[in-house]
Amino acid sequence: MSLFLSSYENRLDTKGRISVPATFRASLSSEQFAGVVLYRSFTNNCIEGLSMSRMEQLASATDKMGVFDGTLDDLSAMLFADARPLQFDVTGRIMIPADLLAHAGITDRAIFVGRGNSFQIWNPDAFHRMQADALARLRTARPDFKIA
Amino acid sequence: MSLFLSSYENRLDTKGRISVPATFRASLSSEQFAGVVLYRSFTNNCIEGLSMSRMEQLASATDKMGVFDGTLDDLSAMLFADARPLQFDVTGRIMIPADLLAHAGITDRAIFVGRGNSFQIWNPDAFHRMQADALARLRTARPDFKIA
DNA sequence: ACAAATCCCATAAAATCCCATAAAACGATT
DNA sequence: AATCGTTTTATGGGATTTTATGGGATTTGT
Repeated sequence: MSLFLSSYENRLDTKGRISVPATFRASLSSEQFAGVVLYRSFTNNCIEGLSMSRMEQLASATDKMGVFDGTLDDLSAMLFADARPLQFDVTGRIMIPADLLAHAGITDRAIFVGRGNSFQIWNPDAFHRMQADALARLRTARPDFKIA
Repeated sequence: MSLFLSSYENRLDTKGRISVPATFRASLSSEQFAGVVLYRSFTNNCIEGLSMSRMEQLASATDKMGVFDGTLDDLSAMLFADARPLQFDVTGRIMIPADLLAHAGITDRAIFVGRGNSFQIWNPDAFHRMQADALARLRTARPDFKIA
């Protein structure tokens, strides 16, 4: 399973292309599909990103659970309808569809944010605001919060 | 599980590289990822360090089909977005990203501090101040505290 | 035919590799 | 305990490679 860590800010060029960070591409290198799957986040003004194999995993997971669960059914319907498979070009770039860019408020710069098994693409300013808020909430909830 | 003990002060060279102490590298030698994962401490002006396997452990802990779960957002936002996987070069050095250095107030020297299953990287002066303060607090809390 | 997407090449900056060296740690021998 | 020789470690810097980015040319779809 590919692990996405860290954050990388890159530019969109005049044609709308943007480089997927080399480290993300490296963790996707074992995939058959040389690219990523993107869809609009349900909860944030950002774009969600996955590997194709992770997408397939979600498909089989919702298959089992979703039959009697209306909410989950809606979510997975949204998810799969919205999902865009995007192949890398030779230099490792993708073209993010205009509606996804609009949803995330991205124009000329975007930040790829690692989320473990997935990643997100944000407007850099919006992301930094959200991250500051998240840290503040964590500190309030658990002032002594530590990982290791 | 890798064990990090003792403290080692090293220099950053003009390219920003710094040697990870040989003993730390030795305790990471069984890892498949030849390097460390660094992130900004939530509580101190220092950098936290982990092995990649420990990071993967945390990833699988937060993996509950996270696409449909908002409760993990704050935690994973901080943890994975901030975590930098850094591979050792041939001589055992890493390049600590500029924002981590800024967070810890590190310029030309840094001290690696063992913490058991993890370690920290500090500005040497800041670390010694912190250590002195910690000692002072211990003495106040326990007036009969003695040092050998 | 036209717009959009893709292929192809170029380039500057950054990261990495590779080699060298001096200092420190270590070990064996006396 | 002291000395000497060997190995390891930290550090420096030149050379090479990778990466992100730009833009022209070609192809594709409608």
